[in-house]
Amino acid sequence: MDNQDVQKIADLLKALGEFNRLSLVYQLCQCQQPQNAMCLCNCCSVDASVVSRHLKLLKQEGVVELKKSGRERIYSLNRDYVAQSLRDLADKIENHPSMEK
Amino acid sequence: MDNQDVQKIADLLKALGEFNRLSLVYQLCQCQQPQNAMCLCNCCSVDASVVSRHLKLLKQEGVVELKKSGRERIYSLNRDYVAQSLRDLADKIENHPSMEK
DNA sequence: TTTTCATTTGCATATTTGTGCAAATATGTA
DNA sequence: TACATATTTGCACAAATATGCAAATGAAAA
Repeated sequence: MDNQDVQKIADLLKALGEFNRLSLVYQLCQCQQPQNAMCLCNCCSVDASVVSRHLKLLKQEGVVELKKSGRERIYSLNRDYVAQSLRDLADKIENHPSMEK
Repeated sequence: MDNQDVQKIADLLKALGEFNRLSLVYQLCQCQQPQNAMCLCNCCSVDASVVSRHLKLLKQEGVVELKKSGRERIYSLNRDYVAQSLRDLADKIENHPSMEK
């Protein structure tokens, strides 16, 4: 476990660890269909430019993916990646060192 | 899922989402015995006062617990709480809404 | 009591971060 | 082409954050 690994997980957690960004994630979570950015705006009461920036950061961290469609950006949640990352961390934290191989 | 719940999880993730704090958590993670703050200082190259503040925040968020022993503070990781919180979030993110009851 | 060790707190500071607004860009529609 | 819609970017700014140092606190040891 070197520093870069720690930094990567810290960055992911930081991306998720802000109220409006986490709200966006939950919003996407509840949608069966990917959503465009304007639709996502509804879940947090901030300017569209702010939503745009939050989504950009979430994309950088691999939390969401986007597909361009006309003038819209359609976002979807990388469910597997995020869930797996969180579970890996949970495993690491829960497992007592004496239990490791 | 109301705003307070979202905020609470965001706060936990934010507490974990900083390099030095996450390093402290990993350090505690590897220890079979609870550790005092000075010992934890070794894992990140910052002033003891900085470690003290990080540990205070981690305690506020329920990540660690402390026991006073003489002039030392002995910290231990709340493994179950943190792991469970992360898994709950992972479940929420992974489960597609159509799969919910 | 005086000294030593572990930890916290006050202060100053540099950096990062979240935000809104207005302008720019990109693309679709009339 | 002219206009409308969706999104991003530049700029400014306030608030939050991480940090180090020095002083304060608390408690054991000499």
